[in-house]
Amino acid sequence: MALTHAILVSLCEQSGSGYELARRFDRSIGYFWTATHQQIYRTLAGMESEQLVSVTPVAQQGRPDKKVYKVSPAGRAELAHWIAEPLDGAGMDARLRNLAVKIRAAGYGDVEAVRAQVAALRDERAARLAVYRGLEARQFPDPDALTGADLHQHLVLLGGIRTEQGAIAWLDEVKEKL
Amino acid sequence: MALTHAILVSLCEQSGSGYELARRFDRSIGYFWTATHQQIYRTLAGMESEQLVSVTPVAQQGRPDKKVYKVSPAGRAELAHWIAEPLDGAGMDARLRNLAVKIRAAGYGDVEAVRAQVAALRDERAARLAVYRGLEARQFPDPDALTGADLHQHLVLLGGIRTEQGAIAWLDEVKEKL
DNA sequence: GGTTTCATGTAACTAGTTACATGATTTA
DNA sequence: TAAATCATGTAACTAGTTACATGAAACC
Repeated sequence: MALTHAILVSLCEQSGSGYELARRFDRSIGYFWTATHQQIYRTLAGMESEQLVSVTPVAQQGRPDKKVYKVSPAGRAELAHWIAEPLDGAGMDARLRNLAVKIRAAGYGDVEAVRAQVAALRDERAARLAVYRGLEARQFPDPDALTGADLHQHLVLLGGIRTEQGAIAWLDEVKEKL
Repeated sequence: MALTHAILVSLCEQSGSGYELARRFDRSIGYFWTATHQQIYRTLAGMESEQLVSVTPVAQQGRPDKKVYKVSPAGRAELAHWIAEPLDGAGMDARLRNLAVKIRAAGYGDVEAVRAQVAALRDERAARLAVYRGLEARQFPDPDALTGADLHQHLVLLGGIRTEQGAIAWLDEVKEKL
């Protein structure tokens, strides 16, 4: 699960409580992700039992106690290992979002492996775009003359095309700069 | 759940079996979605018990029997009702994908209501893009001079920006043509 | 003789959402 | 005085994934 790894990256940069992590998510990986605090608490509990993180309870004045999580050596090793592995995730967005986490985490693992995964996903997306382009040419040879259900279907296909174009443009940028 | 409604649209256009639906998904809503056959079978079973669809077993020569599903009047009513409702879905992609289903389904409900939802989501995405642009300006005033963790963070933010730009471009196109 | 296609399903699991609960403090 | 912020959690649910099972036919 990439949520585990997203949390690991965030905690590598700065140890913190589940609550803080939830807030940080809104302004970093949150561009691709949203995790509710329940999901984060649950995942943290699992990570603790797998000893990827260690916990220190911190008492506060006038505030509830907080549990500050810190990445363990095993957690760092797990992160580095995951970064080098081929991209996981079933759906298209799952893979893109996992890659985003890996890019964010690149400093904690093998950057070259991340670059390879960027290139691979770029090609996957390009292949998909080619398929969509082919479908468009065959099914909608005159896109400006469409009405009714054909128009609606074409608009959805266009959305697929735009999505692929966007993903490819970004992945090309990453390839160049990473 | 929008899978129910995606299935309703598909069955409105053409009655068919769960297997056929799974294949059709790969080449229509599939630009935004992937549903495994198990998910489809399970959802169909639920829809049958809610009487949104009716089933006719069809014997075949040399092939296993199939169950052909057909949308009931209640199913059509449910679809029309859902189309007019405000967009549901927690995450950003959930809402975009649900809107794609509604665009595809526009002919079975209130097109004007869909247009309004397109405009609303467009504005939501534009607002998000503005936030990202703001973050970029504040945190990365000189994007070409970045290295290490800053570079990685910026690349992820760029991905968020590209995603929003893509979504906005598509929604503008839909606004214009729908 | 092995893979793909057609067709449905059970079972077990992981991921993600929604609702509810607690309780003090700060801000409007 | 009502809402928001800080901080954690239980419980129940919905959505989505992965693995396994069956069995005939068509294709290579």
